[in-house]
Amino acid sequence: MNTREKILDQALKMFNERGIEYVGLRELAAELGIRVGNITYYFATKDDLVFELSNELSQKNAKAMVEEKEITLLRFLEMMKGMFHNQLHYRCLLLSVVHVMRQNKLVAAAYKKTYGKRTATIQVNLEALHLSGYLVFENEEEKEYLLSMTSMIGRFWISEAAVSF
Amino acid sequence: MNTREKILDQALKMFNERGIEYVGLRELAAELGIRVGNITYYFATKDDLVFELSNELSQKNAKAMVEEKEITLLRFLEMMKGMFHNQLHYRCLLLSVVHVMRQNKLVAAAYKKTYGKRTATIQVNLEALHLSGYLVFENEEEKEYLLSMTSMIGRFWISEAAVSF
DNA sequence: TATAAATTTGGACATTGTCCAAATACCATC
DNA sequence: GATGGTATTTGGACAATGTCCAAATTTATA
Repeated sequence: MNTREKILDQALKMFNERGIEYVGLRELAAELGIRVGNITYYFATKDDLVFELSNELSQKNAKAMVEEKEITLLRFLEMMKGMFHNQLHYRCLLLSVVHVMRQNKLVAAAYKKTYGKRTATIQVNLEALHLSGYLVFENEEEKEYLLSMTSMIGRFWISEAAVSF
Repeated sequence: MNTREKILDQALKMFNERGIEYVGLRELAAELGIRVGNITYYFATKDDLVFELSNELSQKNAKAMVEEKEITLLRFLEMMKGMFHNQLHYRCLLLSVVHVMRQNKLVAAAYKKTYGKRTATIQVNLEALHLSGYLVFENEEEKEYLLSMTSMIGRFWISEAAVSF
């Protein structure tokens, strides 16, 4: 594992434990036994470091959630489970969604794009589930509702847990 | 309006616009035409300032949401609307719920207490609505579900909007 | 081995929240 | 109106933060 990977690894670990905003670069460097300037050699700014982590999450989620024409409810739930697992692994990002997206323009732009794609994928799968009889909707509204609920819960279940427990 | 009130007023305004973490005390002081030390005279730490704002929100919410034995659906929704209105007015707090609660032990403790009371109040009102026939539940689970959904949406609807739009 | 490139260091910089002694403003009492 | 005590405000110091860069060191290449 090279220095760059070591930094990403340790950063994720510490960010998850104590929150992105509360982990200083000097602390991170100290934990790695290197100097601060060495981190900025690989990541010019802290935002760039966070951006890279958010990219990792996006990639993993893209792998977890794919469009399938012939899908079962079990398969769909397994996909969702895969995404939840990824989110837990990168929970520092989701615990500060709003904060990160307000500060980090890079992440905000990428998130918007990725999120649109992800929602579309979920929608396709929900429709497939509908067609194959796994899901029964009374009307179009109910489908819309399920979709928006799914994405809201998908985004904030970790925050809800962090605040509640 | 005395200095203390002026500080709270301007702080809320700037926090709402740009986020609690991104408004510096020097900036806030400059906007008010006073020095930083003057702010720390009234609020020893920035956390204390945020804590005071969170208290204001709690108080207003307590006024908005009260227990009523004979309640109509309209009245219940008006209460919820009142709470949503307050949350919008103090949106800086809700946009950083997790962040604030992790950093600010005072707010975290107060929130836990207030939140428990609020949930209980909503529960009582939901039960009253149930008894008077306004709400029909198939079983106890459905009621639990409505309650937890209500509180999750109540907490994160602003964040969801901020991230989505 | 000599040279170029990649990596790492150590320290400077402006900015942040916090803190405090001194200066000023305010107000009741004589 | 003058005096003394309290409340408020100032101005500057402090440590910690993210960012930046020239110089030193290591690594790879010819």
